[in-house]
Amino acid sequence: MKGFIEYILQFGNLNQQQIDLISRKATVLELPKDEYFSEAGKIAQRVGFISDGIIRVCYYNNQGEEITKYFIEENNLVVDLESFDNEIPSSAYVQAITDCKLLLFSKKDWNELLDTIIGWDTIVHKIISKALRQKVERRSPLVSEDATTRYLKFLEIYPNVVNRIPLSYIASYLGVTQSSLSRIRKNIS
Amino acid sequence: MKGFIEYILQFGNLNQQQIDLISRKATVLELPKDEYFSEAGKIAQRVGFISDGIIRVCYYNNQGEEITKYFIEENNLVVDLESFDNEIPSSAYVQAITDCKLLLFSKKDWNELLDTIIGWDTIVHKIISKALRQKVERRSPLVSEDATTRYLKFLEIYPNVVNRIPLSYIASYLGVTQSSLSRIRKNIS
DNA sequence: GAAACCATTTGCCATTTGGCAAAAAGAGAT
DNA sequence: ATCTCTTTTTGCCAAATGGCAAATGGTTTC
Repeated sequence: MKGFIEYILQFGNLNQQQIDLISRKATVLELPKDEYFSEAGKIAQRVGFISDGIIRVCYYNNQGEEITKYFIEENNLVVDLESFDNEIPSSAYVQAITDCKLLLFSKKDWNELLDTIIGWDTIVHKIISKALRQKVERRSPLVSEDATTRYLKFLEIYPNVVNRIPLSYIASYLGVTQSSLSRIRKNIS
Repeated sequence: MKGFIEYILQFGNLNQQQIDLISRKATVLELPKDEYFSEAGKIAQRVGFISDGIIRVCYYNNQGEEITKYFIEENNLVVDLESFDNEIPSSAYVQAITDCKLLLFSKKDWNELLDTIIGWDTIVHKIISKALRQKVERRSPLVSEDATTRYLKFLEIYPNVVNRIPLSYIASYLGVTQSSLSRIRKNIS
């Protein structure tokens, strides 16, 4: 909970009463490795804050290949925005790829907080807009680089992820095959 | 101006008085082909709405190659968000790639409207968050596809752009060389 | 129309990456 | 330690893409 409070206070000020109000709505969710936080086809109903573990967002492309769109590390919000906001079925799976500990907010509670706490909506907007910008900034440059450069960029962006998850997830994030990535890794060292 | 009003009313309601207030702050900018709307190294000071023409956002990567990050077509907002919001120098060039007609808002006026018009901030947040989501959704899938598929996706996403701009911009958007793209195009037809 | 200036296509070959299958290396469970 | 299951590395060859330079095609200017 402490990490979450610190996180939100980076984006704006809240008094102790407001913080308590928010805290009281949070529940703890332990999500074991490989389980889903939300699934394609379903309407996202909750917002999470990862206090421990790594989550990925992935989908299946037209060839049936599983593509990892991005990773989300500790101390970040996780929510399938498009689905959550517009109440439409999601097109992606949000999956724990290590054992995870989350703070959880139901959609009802989340909206209640938005209506109740003055300034909370601004904070949420800032958080979400920063997260979206970050996704663009991280994924976009991969398009124009060769596989080795892409892997190096991955290492820069997610320095704490590489040793905790299977190589195949990284390969699908970078758009290379697992064997190519394995060779790339050999060449680098 | 009519297009702009229609555009913003998609995201929320405003009364005539509010619409007038917004309209009065807009000025018209004609941006000839190849000129910049905002530049890398400078702090973005304005928000535009493209009523006619195509703009691209591009930057130079470590190898000095010019990379097109995305295109923005008619009836969309154009603003270098990161720079505009945080008042930091931009890392990208925003360039007209056809002759453009824009509605222009200065930062001062834009902020004044945000403070004055109730509900305008919510509309702006919705617009921006949708635009950011769209950027992620459009660019992200390119990473994991081969060059031909990427070009086909480009055609789907920007059906009205392909014949109005140089091939080299499309190539740099897709992360392929211009000659490869030329060959791909031949193979498709 | 000729000249000059672009953008686009093509040829040739080198390099990168993919596809597939087998081998090797790790990680539990008993 | 052994067996089993999963992940990672390798080998082999085919396919895709890049790099470079020349040729072609299109526009504008005079």
